[in-house]
Amino acid sequence: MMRMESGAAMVAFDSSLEAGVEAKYSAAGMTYSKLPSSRYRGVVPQPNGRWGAQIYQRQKRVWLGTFVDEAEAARAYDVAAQRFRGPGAATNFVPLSAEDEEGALALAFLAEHSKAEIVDMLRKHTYDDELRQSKHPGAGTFGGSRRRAQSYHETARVMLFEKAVTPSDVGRLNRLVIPKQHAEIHFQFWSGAAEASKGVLLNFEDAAGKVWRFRYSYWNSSQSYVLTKGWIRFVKEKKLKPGDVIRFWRSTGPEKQLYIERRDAESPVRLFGVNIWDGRAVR
DNA sequence: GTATGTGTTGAT
DNA sequence: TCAACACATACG
Repeated sequence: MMRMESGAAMVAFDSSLEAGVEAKYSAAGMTYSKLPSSRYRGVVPQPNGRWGAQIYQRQKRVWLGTFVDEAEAARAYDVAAQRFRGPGAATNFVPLSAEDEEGALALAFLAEHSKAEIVDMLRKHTYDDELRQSKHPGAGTFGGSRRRAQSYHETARVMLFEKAVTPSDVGRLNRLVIPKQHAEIHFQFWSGAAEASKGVLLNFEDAAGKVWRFRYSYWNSSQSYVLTKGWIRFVKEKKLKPGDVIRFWRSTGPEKQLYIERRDAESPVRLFGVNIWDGRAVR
């Protein structure tokens, strides 16, 4: 009795037995009604009719995001379960198998990413995209499949460029404009993909070693290269404000790992209450 | 306002 | 570990 019956049996429920699930539930004000419980492991109902996915790790809940489809939330749980607890973890649907090509690829993908990365992908609903993208050599990481190991501090890096963010970069547009000349020179490798399809997902590591993933794409409407999807989170966590300077780096090795950081607000040097140095880089 | 995700608790 | 429930607050 290790894992739930998965696959066909569960999928069969999808469109049937869904009659009175629409229990109304006026949120904050009150007027609570009973929420429909999910038949999937790790899936919880949300007041608005959506579904949340969560998994527990070390007596703590790890939120995996909210989803419109109950089954989608269940799949998110499955992904997390297999990353957190390994293949063989109890899942809602057919678990990944190293036997078939797809399963092996997915398992490898999971192994190559940290739990935090996987959770972030699930919450941003980019997991499928990134898994698919990982199958195309030359996508997110320059040097190829294997990376890992070397962190921010142990790797030789070169600064690519920096930019003082504009109000719109840190507003609610969820996008950072990459100055064209910098994009075409430093992100040249990915610019093609950025222009062609809907862009590529790039990984950046910050000074703390935290990995950030943004979509790098080209907007024809404004003829601009931009970082979207996930950018707003960076803005919030780093508390970026207009005028702050962010720097982009790249490892010098064959792997071309990318880095992003806010230039240390080398606090203005003040003397008797007067700024005599605003912290801007010399040269 | 609405959507998201946390605090908390009782049940497995 | 897990989900139910209530609700704070993040978000658009």
